[in-house]
Amino acid sequence: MNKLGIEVEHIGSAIKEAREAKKISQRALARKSGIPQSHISKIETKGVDLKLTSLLALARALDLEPVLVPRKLTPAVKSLIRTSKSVTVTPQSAELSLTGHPATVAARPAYTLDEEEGDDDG
Amino acid sequence: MNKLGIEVEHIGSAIKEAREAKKISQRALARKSGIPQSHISKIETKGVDLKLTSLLALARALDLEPVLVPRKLTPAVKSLIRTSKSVTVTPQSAELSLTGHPATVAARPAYTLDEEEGDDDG
DNA sequence: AAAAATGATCTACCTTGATGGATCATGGTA
DNA sequence: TACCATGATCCATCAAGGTAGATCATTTTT
Repeated sequence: MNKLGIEVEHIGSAIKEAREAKKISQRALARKSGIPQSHISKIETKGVDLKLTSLLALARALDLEPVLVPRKLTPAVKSLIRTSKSVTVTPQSAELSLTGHPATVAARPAYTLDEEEGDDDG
Repeated sequence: MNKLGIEVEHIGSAIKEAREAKKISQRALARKSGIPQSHISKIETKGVDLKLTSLLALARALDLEPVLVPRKLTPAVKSLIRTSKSVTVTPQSAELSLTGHPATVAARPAYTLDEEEGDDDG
């Protein structure tokens, strides 16, 4: 959690899982993304508040694409992703939401919707 | 374009559009997201390589959620978003993809913001 | 006209992501 | 046993994001 109370560590996990799912090394990913291996290691282990360009570079190298989804649609989108994953029968399928949520785990009910949120509208 | 050849400006546009769609001022968004108005202005106009936490803070404040979508699914996901938008009949519906791609074109001039990426490694 | 609100700018100042390059323990393998 | 690839660490340095607070030219509203 940083200043804004936002988790950042799980993105490292997501990236790590995506990388391992593709069975490539950190150095390979480094080569492909242009981001130094040392930094990737840091990203995957420690929590690093990535810059957008870095995130995009990594995502791109991992065949992922960050999309801003309207809150109301996230369940549907995640469901879509989840479904496709179960079809593809991926070894370990992890939820790749940037906000790092639950844990899809194949046999999951419907939508474990997002974390709570302090309404601070003014 | 930054060091990695990645566009970053359009996120500012996306945020701006999302904000205007919600009809709130930069200051209101600033209050809600915790990010100073001066910075939001900069983000929306100049291109700022946002950090993840900032992006999340803004997205959250705008009822958006960044999700890492497998490349093969992005069209489906965007389609989903697009559809829902046309249903909701939003004034100006903008593509909210972080990579700013295709061009939803529901009832719009169809400006293609595409910026294909170069495939390097194999 | 006066007041209020909006978005863009500006000036420090601090923090930290990112780079480049090296190292190191570990595990697997020729 | 040597060799090599892997991931984690470390260091120095730089660039840029982010903060805080104020200001300013315009609009919008009263």
